[in-house]
Amino acid sequence: MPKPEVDPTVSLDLSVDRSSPVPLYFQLSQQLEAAIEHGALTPGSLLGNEIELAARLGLSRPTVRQAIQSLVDKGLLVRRRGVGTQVVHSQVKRPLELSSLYDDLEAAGQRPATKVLVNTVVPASAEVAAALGVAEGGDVHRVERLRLAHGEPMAYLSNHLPGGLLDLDTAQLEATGLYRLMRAAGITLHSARQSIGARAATAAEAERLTEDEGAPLLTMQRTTFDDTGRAVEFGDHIYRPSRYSFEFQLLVRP
Amino acid sequence: MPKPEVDPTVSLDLSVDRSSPVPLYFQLSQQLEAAIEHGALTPGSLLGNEIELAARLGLSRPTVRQAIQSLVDKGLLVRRRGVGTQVVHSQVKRPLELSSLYDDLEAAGQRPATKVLVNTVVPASAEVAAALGVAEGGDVHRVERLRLAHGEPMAYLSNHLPGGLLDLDTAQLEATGLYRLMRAAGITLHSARQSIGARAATAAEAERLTEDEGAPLLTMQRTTFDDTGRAVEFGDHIYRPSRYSFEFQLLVRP
DNA sequence: TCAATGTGTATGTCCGGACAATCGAACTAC
DNA sequence: GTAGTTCGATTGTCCGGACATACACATTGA
Repeated sequence: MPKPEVDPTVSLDLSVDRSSPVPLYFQLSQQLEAAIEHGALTPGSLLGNEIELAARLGLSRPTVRQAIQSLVDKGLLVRRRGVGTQVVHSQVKRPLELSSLYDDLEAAGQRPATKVLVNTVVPASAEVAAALGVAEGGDVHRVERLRLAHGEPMAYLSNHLPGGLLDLDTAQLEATGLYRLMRAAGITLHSARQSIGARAATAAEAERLTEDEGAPLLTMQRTTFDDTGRAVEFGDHIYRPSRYSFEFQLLVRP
Repeated sequence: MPKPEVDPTVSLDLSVDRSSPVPLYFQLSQQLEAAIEHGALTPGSLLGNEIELAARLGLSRPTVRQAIQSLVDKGLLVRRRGVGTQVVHSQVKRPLELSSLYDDLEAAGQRPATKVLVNTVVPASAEVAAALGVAEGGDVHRVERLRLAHGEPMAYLSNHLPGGLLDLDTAQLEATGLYRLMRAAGITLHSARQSIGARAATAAEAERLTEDEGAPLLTMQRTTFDDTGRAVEFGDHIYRPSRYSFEFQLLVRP
């Protein structure tokens, strides 16, 4: 065994502001996360025991535990009884999130643009009604958009939303993403059920995406739910696989 | 507003066994989850306030909160201040999990089979070394498998594992899935970073999967980490999209 | 009629303490 | 030397309480 596995306990300067409206455990977890991201806490290093940490910060142990637990849930820390809490060895990227294509592209400096092709209200088809949990034939919004990056077509986005949920302005849809509009309308996104597959492009799809007929396409169907569990969006999207792939992280729930 | 939104409070019989080694909060969360799954707690119904629930069970409020919180994390319950805790409206399927193709197929009654094509130890290529966090040129296991369902090829699975982590027996690999073997060896899987894309089949890939050259394929690359954050597996898989698609649920972290 | 205000209720946050379970290492006995 | 034991350290679980905060609803006022 050539590896001694030292993993020394690291001490760093933490502090909380009791006059802030931000919860104490959240302040602490943010500082710890920043320290990990920043490299002050290196992978494998021990965090020091909770009791001493609580005493050093003038906090109670439950508060410190709550902060640590949130980072464990994110996959940044590992706790082991009798050992301590240590930073995971791997360079974890972003944890899984309900990704917004627009925001993803913007964050990557891809200068996204959107061309709204359809923006109307239609009666719900059987498939859409089932996905959204509304009556078949009832009014639903239908939006079809072409998403471009650097002026090149990247994805064709077809979405259906329950009627009366949201005012969908074409100009706004071209200026930002659908999720951002929904959030701005007071809808709290909560979870989504996704299905990702692949198939060959039809002639119509190929033309829209400037691909050849039969070219491989990446497909994604998604139903998004708000915090009350109601379906708020059903999307059927196709992507050019040369321009886009899905990247995400999964956590195991033991 | 035609919807009255009644959502009556539901009361059901819960009980905990204090002599059991199973934690009290876990007993409670399991019973609540079972009640939701079973239909005793219908979507939208209120759970009754925590204080009264704790008193009814002879538990403290923190314990009850811990049980409820775990179900909120799973996306089964929603809490709102001043309102209460209610069951989400949607019919949530399984929450996201580190899916095992073998187990998925078996659960779906697809009678999976595996044909091991390669099972050796090789020096790590640059790509594999980077993904697994080992030295380039160091020993790594290399496994290539063809996964069949109903006798039809479904996926071609190429995996690399750090050397010395596990004994990989070909017979065992053909009898079960890789993840199950790793778990049986005492490895606790924790998280995985995935990338899903699509591309056209090469001639060699097409032959292995009985597809045509140029046919669309679904691709997945995955690095899996154990509970200490060490990479324990790197996979590069291709699937026949007519036979398989990825289904999973994402939760939003606010 | 409609808006502003109050009030009750439920969850959110935080505290201090107690004991149990588990891990690792030092120690002991053979 | 090796196997088993003990022991300290650390997290896991649970308790009872206190105050803060946000939401829904009723009341009040213009």
